[in-house]
Amino acid sequence: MNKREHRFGELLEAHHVRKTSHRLSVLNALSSREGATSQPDLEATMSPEINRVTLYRILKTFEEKGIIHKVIDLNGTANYALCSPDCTEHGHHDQHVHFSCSVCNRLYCLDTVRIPSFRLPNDFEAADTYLVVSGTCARCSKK
Amino acid sequence: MNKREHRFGELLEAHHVRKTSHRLSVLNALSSREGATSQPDLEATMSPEINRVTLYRILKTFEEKGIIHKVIDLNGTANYALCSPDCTEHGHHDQHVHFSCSVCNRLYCLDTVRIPSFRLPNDFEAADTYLVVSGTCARCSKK
DNA sequence: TTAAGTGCAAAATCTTTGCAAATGT
DNA sequence: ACATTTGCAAAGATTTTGCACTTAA
Repeated sequence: MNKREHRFGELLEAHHVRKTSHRLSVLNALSSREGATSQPDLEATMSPEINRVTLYRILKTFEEKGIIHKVIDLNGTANYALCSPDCTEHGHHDQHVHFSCSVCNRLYCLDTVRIPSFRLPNDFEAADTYLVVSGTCARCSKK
Repeated sequence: MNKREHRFGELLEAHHVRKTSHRLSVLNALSSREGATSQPDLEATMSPEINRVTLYRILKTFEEKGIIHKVIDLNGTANYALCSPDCTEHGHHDQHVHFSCSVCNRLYCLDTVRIPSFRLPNDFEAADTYLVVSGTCARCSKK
């Protein structure tokens, strides 16, 4: 077991989730991508080793336990990314800008770009803010 | 034909879309709601007068012609709202904040709240920005 | 008259559920 | 040993497609 796998093993233990080979594969796949990975993408990558239904369940469990978070992109497709260490099962901290490239379809988590603050009308109480920018990413704009 | 219907008739003509009674009903339904209306909501409202499939097609046409715009909420559900006059088939101008109430599920278009500007990393080119705030809306926070 | 819109049936997807077998602790 | 996880089949839900009939212009 290499270092990365070991790290993921500990991650699962820390969240009280059983350490199975499928779950480790999913964590590996997610961590090897830049930004978030779409459900269809992930499905294609893991297939046929991991059953489609099992993947749904793994992602659901991970999300509930605060191991990954889900970002819905502008097409309504679910994308997943590993959480930062301060996510818990009680709440995700995902207050950064997402960038959805319309050329390559990558979804980036721009951790360095914070969502600027703004005022809501009276009596509107914000719990979470999601900001998605669509356009052309650095990789694609250089081609 | 009352004033509102007349207005919608002209709206359809202006976008080179045929004026049918179903299309007028959909426009009426959309305009009678505050903010955007979800596809399932709309389906329930129009049923059984308008067939489910027809509704899909009407919404698709309206979106393509720049009559309505689609906002995907945090659950990945499509919501629709009438466009402001400066939307065309070449691009929607929807640069305001959306608010998704987790209590009543209403999706508000907060036209008065502009999306603040922020800088993207080098070589990322923004085309559109979508900002959705979830939380409790004014109506629900007062109860 | 004729091109576009509509309803119905059916296909194609996407997501969830039930249950028996396999696996982790 | 025992609770959890997994695969498979099947149910549900959502969205798209094909085709005959109807309607707007």
